[in-house]
Amino acid sequence: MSRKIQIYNTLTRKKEIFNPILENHVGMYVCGPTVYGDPHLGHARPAITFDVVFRYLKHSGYKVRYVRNITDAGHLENDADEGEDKIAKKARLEQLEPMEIVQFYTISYHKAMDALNCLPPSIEPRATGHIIEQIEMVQKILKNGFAYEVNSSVYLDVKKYNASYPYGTLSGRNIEDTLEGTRALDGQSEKKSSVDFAIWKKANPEHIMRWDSPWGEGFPGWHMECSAMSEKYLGKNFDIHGGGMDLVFPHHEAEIAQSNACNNCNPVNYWMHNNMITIDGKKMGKSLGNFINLEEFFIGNHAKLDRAYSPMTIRFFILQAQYRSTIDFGNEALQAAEKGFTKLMNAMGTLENLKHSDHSTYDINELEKNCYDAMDDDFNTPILIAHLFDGVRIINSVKDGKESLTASDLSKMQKLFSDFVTDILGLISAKESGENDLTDEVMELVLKLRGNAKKNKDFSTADLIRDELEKAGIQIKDSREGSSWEIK
RNA sequence: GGUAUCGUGGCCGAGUGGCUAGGCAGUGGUCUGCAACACCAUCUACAGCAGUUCGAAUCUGCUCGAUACCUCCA
Repeated sequence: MSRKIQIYNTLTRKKEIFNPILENHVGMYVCGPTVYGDPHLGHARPAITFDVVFRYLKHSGYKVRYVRNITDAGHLENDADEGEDKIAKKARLEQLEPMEIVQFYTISYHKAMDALNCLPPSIEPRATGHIIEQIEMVQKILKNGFAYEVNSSVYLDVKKYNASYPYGTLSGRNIEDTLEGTRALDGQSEKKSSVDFAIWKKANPEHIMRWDSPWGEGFPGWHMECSAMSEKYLGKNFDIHGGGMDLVFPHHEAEIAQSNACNNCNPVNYWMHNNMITIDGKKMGKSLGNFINLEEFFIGNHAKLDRAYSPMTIRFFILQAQYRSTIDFGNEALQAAEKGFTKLMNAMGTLENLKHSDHSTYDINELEKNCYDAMDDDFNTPILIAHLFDGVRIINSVKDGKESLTASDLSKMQKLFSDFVTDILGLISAKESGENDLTDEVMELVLKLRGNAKKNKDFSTADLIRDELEKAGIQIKDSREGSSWEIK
């Protein structure tokens, strides 16, 4: 491969040239959703971010195994005072089986990801399907002397671990600071130190989800699943681990510790973290009351939303920001994104029927280089999109006869847009998904009738047709060559 | 309090030590039966203060502000 992809590595806090462990192959693990609630905007960002990474690596010729887990064993609830397993709590609330909840929300997650045109990962393992692997890992860590059992729970001994491996390198902390930052706590804890974390937890009687283990009935600690499943499918040391920035500490830090403690091997070469989505400048969260789920976006049913926004508008909006920046959602910004997206998609359509000429007034190779450079620079999609809009201007100008492209340049341009817009950014027009032959035929007839009316200077009929179609969500566009239509 | 990230024009968002990113909105044109689309031109900018430099929005320091995480509670 002649091109070099640079990835910002959270571990080193700088951009590094990406070199896979195995030539032409990439192993990538991304933290997936906890399926205990509706898929929301917070799920969309990492899914889209790493979907584009997945697509671009594949486009660049790598064979990629993309693993994204489904957390169905349940993590702790942040704001829980009861200390119940997230999933068990929801189950009790709704009088359902835990796995019924999990099934329901897994399906709705998949539907939302599909709507956002995120490719399914290569493997989508579930935590509950890998209890044995997690128990085995806990046993190895115990055997290696980096954990201890207390009262049927097992904790990772972070101080002991830190003597052999540096703890806190990913999040830029050290144990002393962490201990300092922990305010005077009880002393009642069964843990040796407040920095220790559970890798296996005893289940209290009210716990519905529980498994037998060498330490009694319980469930895996909340960081175990990712360590166990990433090792199982990608190996002890793999290329890329992704997730939201909020997971850097403690989740990913714990994963590193667990893997080292178990395998004496640093698990991940490149750590990638997408930034948060904010609403009115604040992180979106249930407790803040600014929580918008994806369904509400698609339908427009939320107090914060002026109207509905299509999945592709959301996708485009997210891609207009670099993945390491926060994105603030607002109606004005969303509507701007929607317009920009429509402009891009219209140009895609125009490009299909463009006429070539005997010389070019524009350098396609330069544009292509700019596009690759943008993506190679830590997947800089906003820069890529800016360059694509350069192409859009050219496409429209060629149509107007103000610029020209040779046949070979034109087909290059078509390939460029197909590669970058459709395959890499994963943007598809609403028309593509909602169109059928019958609609085409009917619209052809309608446009013919309107054309006749215009010829007869019957503009009131022509305008009536246009206005009514507009109400139905179809935009008529007149040009010298005739009229065309598109679904808005 | 600790750690990290960040503060760019009406809105959203890139970016580099010197050469107007881009999208949306605004303004003026061209096109058009009118409109939409499109094209051309154009107006708003780099939180504040000090320093380094021939030159800084880009480097350094300080100030102010914003956001995230700080782990055991099951």
